[in-house]
Amino acid sequence: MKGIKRLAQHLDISIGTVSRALNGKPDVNEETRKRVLDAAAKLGYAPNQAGRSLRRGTTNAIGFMIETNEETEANSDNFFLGVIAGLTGALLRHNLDLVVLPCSVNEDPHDYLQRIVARRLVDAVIISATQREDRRIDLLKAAHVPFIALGRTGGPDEHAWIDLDFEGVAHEAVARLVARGHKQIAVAIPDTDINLGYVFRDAFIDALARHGLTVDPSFIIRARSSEHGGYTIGNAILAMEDRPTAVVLVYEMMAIGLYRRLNEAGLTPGQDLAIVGFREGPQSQFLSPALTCFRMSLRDLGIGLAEGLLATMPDYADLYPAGPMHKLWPMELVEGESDGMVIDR
Amino acid sequence: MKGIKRLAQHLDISIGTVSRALNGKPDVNEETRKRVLDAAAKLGYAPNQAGRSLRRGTTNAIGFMIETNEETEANSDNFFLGVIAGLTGALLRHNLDLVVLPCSVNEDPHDYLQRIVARRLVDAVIISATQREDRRIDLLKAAHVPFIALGRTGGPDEHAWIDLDFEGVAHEAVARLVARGHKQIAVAIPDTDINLGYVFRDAFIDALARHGLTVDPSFIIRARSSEHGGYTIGNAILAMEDRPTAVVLVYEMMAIGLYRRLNEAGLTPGQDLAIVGFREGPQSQFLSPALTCFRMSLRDLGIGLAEGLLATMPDYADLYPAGPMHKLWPMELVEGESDGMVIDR
DNA sequence: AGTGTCGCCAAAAACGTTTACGAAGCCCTA
DNA sequence: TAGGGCTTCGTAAACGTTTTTGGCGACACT
Repeated sequence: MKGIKRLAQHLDISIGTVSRALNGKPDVNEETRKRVLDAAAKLGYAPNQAGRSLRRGTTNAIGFMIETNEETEANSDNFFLGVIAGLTGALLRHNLDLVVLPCSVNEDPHDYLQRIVARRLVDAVIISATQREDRRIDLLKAAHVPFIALGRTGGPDEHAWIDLDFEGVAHEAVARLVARGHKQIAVAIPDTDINLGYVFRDAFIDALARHGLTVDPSFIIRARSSEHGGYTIGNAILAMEDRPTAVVLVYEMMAIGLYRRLNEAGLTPGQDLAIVGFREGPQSQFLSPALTCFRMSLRDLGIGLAEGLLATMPDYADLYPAGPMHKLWPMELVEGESDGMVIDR
Repeated sequence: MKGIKRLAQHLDISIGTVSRALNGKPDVNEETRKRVLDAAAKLGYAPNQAGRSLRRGTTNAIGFMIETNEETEANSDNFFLGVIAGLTGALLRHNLDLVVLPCSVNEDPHDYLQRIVARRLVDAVIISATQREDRRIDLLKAAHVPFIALGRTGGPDEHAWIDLDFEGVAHEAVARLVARGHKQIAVAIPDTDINLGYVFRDAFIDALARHGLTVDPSFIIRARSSEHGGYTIGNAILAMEDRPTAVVLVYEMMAIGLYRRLNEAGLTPGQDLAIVGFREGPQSQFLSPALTCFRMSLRDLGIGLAEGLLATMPDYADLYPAGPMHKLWPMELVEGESDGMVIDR
C-alpha cells in the first residue's frame, strides 16, 4: 500500500478526506486536517505528480524551449543559461517546476513543440529565438497553452512577449558614433532566420536615416553569433576597399573574435575601428581596450519572463497586471574605450 | 474524445492494440501497426505523459538539483548552468526530459529532495554541491532512485560520482609554484560546508608536504565563491604581517575580485603575488596579466554526468559500462603570466 | 414536530495510458 | 475430426490522485 491510500489507512479515514485536507478544501474539520497534515509530514508524504496531473489535467511545470546545436563552439547558449538562473528563482516562489526543452537543430521547432504539447508535459511554455513568422505561436494559441515569447515576431503580436530594446540601442549607438565623427557605420547581425536580425537591421537603418546617413548594403554583415563569427566579421571588414570606421555588434561573443582578428592584423580596437557591442554575460568584461557596450542582466530577464508568463496563466493571472505583456527590455550603456573618435586616414 | 481513445475510434480498433502498436510490442500485425503509426503522425498524437507515467511508474525525466541563493551577486550558478548545456544535449539523444530542481538556500536540501522523490517527479537525479556527510545519498539509496553525485562526500562512496581532480590540480599547482621559488603558498577555499573545500585543502596540504613544506594555518583562507569573495581574499592577504607569495584559488570568480583588490593596492598580480586559478567559463579569459589556471569544459562535464547517470538506470545500463562511475575529472593547465617567479622583498 | 441548513465525511467516478489475460481465427498434424 | 500452436486483437484492470455526489447527524428555525 502506497501513497495517499496508506496515509488514509494509517489515519483510518477515507482517502477523499485526506486529499481534501491536504489541498486546503473547506469541508473538512480543522482537527482532522491537523491530524492529516501531521501524519503527512511524519511519513514524508507528497502526492504523486503523475496521479495528480492526470486527474487535474495540469502538470505544475512550465517549459523553456531552447535550441541546442551540437557544435562544440560556444554559442549563444550562454544567453539562455543565464535566463534559466532567473527563471528558477522566480518559479520557485510558486512551486512550479522548470523543464528544459532542448530542440535539436535537426528537428523542426514546430514539430518538436507539437509533441511536447500533445504529451501535455507542461502547463505553459517560454519560446525563444522567435522567427519572423513563427508557426509555434499559432500552435500554442490553437492548443490554448499559455506562453510568452522571448523575441518579437514579424506579425501582429497579440500574445505576450519580451524583447530587447533593439531600437533604443540602435539609436543610442548610432547617435554616439555620429557624435564622434563616424559616418561609415557597419552592423553585424546573425546569419540565421531569427527575427532579431531583421529588427536590429531595420532599427539601425532607421537610426542612420535620422542623422541623414544611408547605409552601404555591404555594411550589413551577417555572421554567426559566436566568437568565430566575430572573427569572420573582421575578415569581411578588412577585405573591404572602403572600410567602415565603426561597427555595431549584436552579440557579445562577436566582440571577442573581432578583437582577435584586429589584433592579428596589427590594428587596435577603438583606434583603427570603433566597436560597440552587447554584453549579456561577463565574457567581454576584461577586453582591452574596454568594450563600449549595452549591458543587461540575464537573471532579471528571466524573472521578467516568469512574471509575464504567469500573467497569462489563468491560475496566476490575478497576481499580475492584466493583458499580455509586451515589453521592450531596456539596456544600459557601459562606456568603454572601444568606440573612439574617427581618425583621418 | 481525446488521446488514444480518439485515435482508436478513428481507426476502428481497440485502444489496447493502438498502444501496443505505438510501443513496438510484437503481437500486432505489421499492417495494422503501419496504419496506427500513420494516423498518429497525421493527427499529431503523442501519449499523455501523466497517464503514461502513472501506469508505467516511470516519468521519462531526470532531475538536476542545484542550490540557488537569491542574492544578486553572481555566484557559482554559472558552473551549474554550464553543466546544463551538456546535460540537455546528452539526454536529448535518449528522449529524456530534464527538470531543473532549484533548492532555495532557506530549505534543507534533504527535505527538498525528499519531496521530489515522494512526488515521483523524476526517474533519476543528479545532486551537486555534496557535503561531507550528505543525507541525500542515504535518502536516494533507500528510495532506490538512481543518482549520480557531482562531488565526492566524506564517506565510503559506493554510489556513482564525478568530481574534479583536486588532488591532481593541487599537486601540479604546488609543484609549479615551488619550482618558481615560492615557499609561502596560500589557498582559498569556500566558506560553506561543501565537501569540495575539505578535499582541496587536504590535497593542498599533502602537495606541500611532498615538497617538504608545511602550511601556515592562516594561509588557508575561507571566502565566498564569488568575485566579492576574491576581493576579501585580497583583504586578508594584505592584512597579514608575513604575506604569502602565492595563492591558489578554487573558483574562477575569485580571481577577478582578487585582481581588483590588488590593483587598488597598487600591486600587480603575478609580480607582487603569484596567482593560480580555476577556469570554468570564459569569465577570466581576458584578465591582464593572463591568469594561469586549470581549465575544464562544463559542457563535457555535463555529458559525463549524463552518461554516468544513465549507467545507473536499469533501462539504460546495458548501453554503458557496468558499475557505478567514480571519476576524477581532469583539468588542463593554461599557462598565463599570473604565477611569476618569487621576488626578493 | 416538521423542515431546512450546515458541517463533515465516505464512496465512487474519472483522468489517459499500459499490460495481463484470454479469445478468436487459422494452419498444421496426429 | 480433434487438438495444439501461432498470430492477432479486444477486454478490463490497474496506476494515484481529485472532485462530485450524496448521506448522516446536529442544530436552528418555524
